[in-house]
Amino acid sequence: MSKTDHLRNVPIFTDLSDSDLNRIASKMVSRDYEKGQMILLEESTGETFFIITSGTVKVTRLSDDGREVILALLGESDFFGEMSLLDGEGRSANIVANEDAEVMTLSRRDFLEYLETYPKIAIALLEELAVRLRKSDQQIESLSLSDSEQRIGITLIRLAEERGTIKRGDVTVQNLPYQQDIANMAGTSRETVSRTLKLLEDKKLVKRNGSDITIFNFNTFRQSFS
Amino acid sequence: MSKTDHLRNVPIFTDLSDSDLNRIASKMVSRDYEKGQMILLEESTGETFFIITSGTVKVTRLSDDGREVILALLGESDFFGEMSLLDGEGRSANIVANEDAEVMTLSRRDFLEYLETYPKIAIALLEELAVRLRKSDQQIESLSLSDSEQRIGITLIRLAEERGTIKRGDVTVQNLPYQQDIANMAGTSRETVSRTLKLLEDKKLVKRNGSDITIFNFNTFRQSFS
DNA sequence: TAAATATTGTGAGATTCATCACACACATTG
DNA sequence: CAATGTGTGTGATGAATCTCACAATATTTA
Repeated sequence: MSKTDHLRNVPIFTDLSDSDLNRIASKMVSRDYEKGQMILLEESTGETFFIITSGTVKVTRLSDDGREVILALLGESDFFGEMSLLDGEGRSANIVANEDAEVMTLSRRDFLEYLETYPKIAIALLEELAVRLRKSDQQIESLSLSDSEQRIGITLIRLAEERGTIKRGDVTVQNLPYQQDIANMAGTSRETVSRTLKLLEDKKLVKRNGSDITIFNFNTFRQSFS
Repeated sequence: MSKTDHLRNVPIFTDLSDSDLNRIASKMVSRDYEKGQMILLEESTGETFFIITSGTVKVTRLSDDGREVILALLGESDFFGEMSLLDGEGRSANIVANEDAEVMTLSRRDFLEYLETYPKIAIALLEELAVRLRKSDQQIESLSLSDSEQRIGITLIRLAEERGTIKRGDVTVQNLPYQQDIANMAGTSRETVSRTLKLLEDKKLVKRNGSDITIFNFNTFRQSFS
């Protein structure tokens, strides 16, 4: 797949013509990261915009004592790094390759130039940030009001919506993240995730199969957890 | 203060010329709300962009059993309503007048038109959303990792940064919100807020005076809570 | 000013969940 | 295959904090 083809799949670039996409693609540089490798470190100043072309990355914040919060898991055609380009603040999160990943990068200068040149990019980016803000607000609500079972259920829903496959109302997520990562997404402990997954299985709401999980009656499931 | 003067203070309009501001101001309509009145209801579709010209409003999400999460307190020159205009989703939060408030409104059509016409508005709005997203991420972290004392401390810091007055390193916030509201901002219970404020006072970190609170040595305080 | 209402303070018990400590399962490697 | 590593399951315990109940202030209203 060419650089241009990758760009076409990125929501903020979809409205552009092929020649515009080509021009932008020519400015982008590819980089590879191995699983576990740090892509962006908290506190460094952001000078680069990234688009994922393959693999997945996780966006995290770390406490001084090493505990981790996972803010998002990003995959192909997702992008990151725009925040500190926009508001000039230092980075507020770490980005780590969750599995081997390939990205395309754009420099701060080029990114900001395109924003000014193509209002459509700016508007599409606004939409994307609005969506993310909405998700953040939901997460704040669930962290504030829900117990651990609810929060884990909601985390499963997020995962299912992002990478699940539907089959007759049931949704299967293959390759569920490790329980520790689910815990860091749900704001709870690894042990509680273990116990809760078992509980959900006992209630016949989900079925596990190795590292896959099937959520039965996804719509009902979603309703009962939000 | 004229409509145009109000607009000048709004971050996303600051780069515009007086004549542009006047043009926009002419399209805006004023509305008044009494304390406690609902301005926007969750689930309704957003058709309006709002700028606060006086008073304060709170942005909340409610659970079915009536518990409330306060996502933000907004005051003069802050704006809201842009989210559902941007991504077309229904509203995800309620907005209530926290005290008598006056706002200026802009229709969806005009708002989107200005976004396209003035790229500077779009870019300034991007900056603002980036700042909000950053705050949300911080709050997710603190809800996930911190105990109630920390979260309440962080909530005081947010309040101090938004409406405090500095005096020799100490910051005073007048008219602290009710403990119930602080609890809803910090994701804890009203009783815990009561006990924790007393604790912070015992530790000589803050001093309360009626509904005012002074945080001693604000920079130190901030560091020890984040 | 008294009464009514709203907000805050505080003790005690109930509850959720994090933590610790291991056992178990499974895969990988020498 | 033994041995080691990595992820998961599970009981026991304790700490944090929610909840309930009511007392004590503060503020508003009649």
